[in-house]
Amino acid sequence: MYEIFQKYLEEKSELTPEESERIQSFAIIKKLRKRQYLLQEGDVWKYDAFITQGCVRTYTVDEKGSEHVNSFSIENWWTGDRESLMMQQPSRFNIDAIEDTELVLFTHENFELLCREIPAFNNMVNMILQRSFIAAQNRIQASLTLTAEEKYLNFVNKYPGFASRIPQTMIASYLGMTPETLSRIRKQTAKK
Amino acid sequence: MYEIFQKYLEEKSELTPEESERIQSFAIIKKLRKRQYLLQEGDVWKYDAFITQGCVRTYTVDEKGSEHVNSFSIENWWTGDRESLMMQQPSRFNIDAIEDTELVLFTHENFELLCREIPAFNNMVNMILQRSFIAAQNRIQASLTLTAEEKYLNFVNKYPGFASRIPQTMIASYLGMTPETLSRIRKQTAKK
DNA sequence: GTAAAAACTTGATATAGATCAAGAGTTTGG
DNA sequence: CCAAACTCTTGATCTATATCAAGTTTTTAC
Repeated sequence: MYEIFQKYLEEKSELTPEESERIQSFAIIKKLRKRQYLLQEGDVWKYDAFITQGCVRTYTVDEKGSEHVNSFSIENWWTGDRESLMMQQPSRFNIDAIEDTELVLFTHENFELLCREIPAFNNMVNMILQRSFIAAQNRIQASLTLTAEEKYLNFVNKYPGFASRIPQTMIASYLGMTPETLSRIRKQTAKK
Repeated sequence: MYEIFQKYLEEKSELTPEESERIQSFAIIKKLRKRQYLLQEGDVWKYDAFITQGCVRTYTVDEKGSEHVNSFSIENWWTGDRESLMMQQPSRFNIDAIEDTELVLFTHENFELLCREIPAFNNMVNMILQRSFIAAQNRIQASLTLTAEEKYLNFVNKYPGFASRIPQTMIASYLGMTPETLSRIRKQTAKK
């Protein structure tokens, strides 16, 4: 499944064949079965991780034991806990697979080496980070301004396809509402 | 007031005197009176902006005319609308001064030139972006998991000093609650 | 210095969404 | 293929926070 990542690289950056090979030489392929953890709360995250197939969720668990989904990541996206990675501190998050999933991992040292060695790779990484930041800003804005129903419609509209492969309970959590509320919203909007 | 920015650069990166001068040669000093706009909804944002003194807020206005504060930025922080800048599209945000404010601006072309010319500058910029992204993630997490009271305490704790210089109405909006609710929370927590 | 405009507080009431509970479907793993 | 474990739905009730309204305090601008 490395080809998926290869294709992504070709689309997002201009690399010489040597650079491509150099990148591949550091790649670690990892497979996760459904429900398997990629990261557990308390562990320090040490990778840059790209999903070539499948879907994972990043979430916290509060004192009452309820889960709060922070994000979903599917094929052609990155995942991980940047804060834990950068600060070298234990993560507050769990990441596990919603479906059987395949990833390409780089240890952060290797990843940084690649960034230093290959300017085109570094630029790509920065571009992705910018987009992630913009997406996070938009999510904050949505959470401040939208009603529960609007949040759901916005989500479906922004990420078509997610709604069908991710359990409603998790989507509700991601949107900051209970599963019951989401169920009722879906019933209502179906009518229209 | 350029010295403030100069000092920031020295702290956050290692630049040769020539590089420092090169950066300064592109800097535009801008002053804003309280209430003055830095960016208005519908305009395309074209700068990278660093605040050397004062405080601005970034917010949207919904159909009903209510304002929703997306962020505050004070001295030694950056401000602007990254989405508008990157996509070259009209901004959904307004940015205006809460206090008399002084900024250092770079047109984005010059800023990108500096990033290409000066690797240490580029690295600094990426580092800042990473931190911004992490902060945004944490804010999302807080909005999903905390009660109104916890959100306020978290805010005060994370940004001590903000609470005293920013009107409560705006803080309430930033935290996603009404001014009345914030007023009651403050009354309660004062008791304890 | 003073009038007008903002900002904040407090009380009464309304409401979106949460919680609790129980039944119906659906998926999973041996 | 079947039992156990999830997942989703629906109804009844509750609650945190919003809304509306009016008074008080603080800030602003001439």
